[in-house]
Amino acid sequence: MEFHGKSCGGEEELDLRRGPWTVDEDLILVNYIAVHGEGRWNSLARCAGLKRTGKSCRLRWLNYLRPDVRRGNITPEEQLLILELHCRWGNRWSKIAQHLPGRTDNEIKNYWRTRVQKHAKQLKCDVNSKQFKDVVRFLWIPHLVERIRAASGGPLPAAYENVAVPVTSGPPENSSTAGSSSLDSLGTQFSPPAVSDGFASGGTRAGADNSADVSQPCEFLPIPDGYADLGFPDFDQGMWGDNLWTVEDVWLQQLF
DNA sequence: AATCTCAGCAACCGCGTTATC
DNA sequence: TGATAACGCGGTTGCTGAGAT
Repeated sequence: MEFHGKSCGGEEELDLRRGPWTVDEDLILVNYIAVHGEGRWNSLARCAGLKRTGKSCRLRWLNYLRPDVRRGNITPEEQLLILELHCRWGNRWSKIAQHLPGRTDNEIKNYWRTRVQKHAKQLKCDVNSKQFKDVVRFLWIPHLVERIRAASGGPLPAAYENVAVPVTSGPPENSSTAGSSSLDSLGTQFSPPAVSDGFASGGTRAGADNSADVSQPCEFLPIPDGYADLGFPDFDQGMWGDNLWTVEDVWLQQLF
């Protein structure tokens, strides 16, 4: 690729590049930031000789080139946090990402859209529906906690206990408190910084914030009897069989 | 082997907020 | 105090590779 090597502050570059970044561009951006630091992205793009918008440079740096960025392999712990925090805050990806060190809002957003929404689709319910949230809380999250316990090979960390209970026994708590009990303890357990202050601070994007569903704890139904006896779909591998079961099945089983 | 389909992901876009002049 | 540039966020698009047909 060719660069025009314009001096910093020179005339406008009209033929901006778009699309995937090349190795050369990455190197230029990384080297420039190593020397001059980040920020002032528009002038940075010009001064570095990149035929990109400042926006594009910022995005590339934050989502890909930053040295502390982690990509791929969302761990069960991270999945758990994402589920919990999304339950609290909704699509506040940046806020959620703050509690997953090294993860970007873009990656979490992609994870949600590709993995989580896929499960909702397979269950024939909306990802924001109460039904799906119940499935997440009473099946998915306990399942993740069990996986974490199995992987650690030891007893379940105290922070998870309330979450894991529903899998093997009946409802441990009133639904009115269910939404926050495990959340706070989880947040302080493995995710620096702690999320326990999330509600109060509740950063907003004024006007765009659907505060009705992000500023309050989730409300969950009591765990249905017999829920724990249901087989687990494989959330992680996305192998919920097409005919395995549906949310309707869950509630019908509860009724009859 | 060729084609099709779809999941995953990187990047872009629009818009609201914040900072600076 | 208003204008505007810069920043940051969330939604969306489009490319790519893997699996299915």
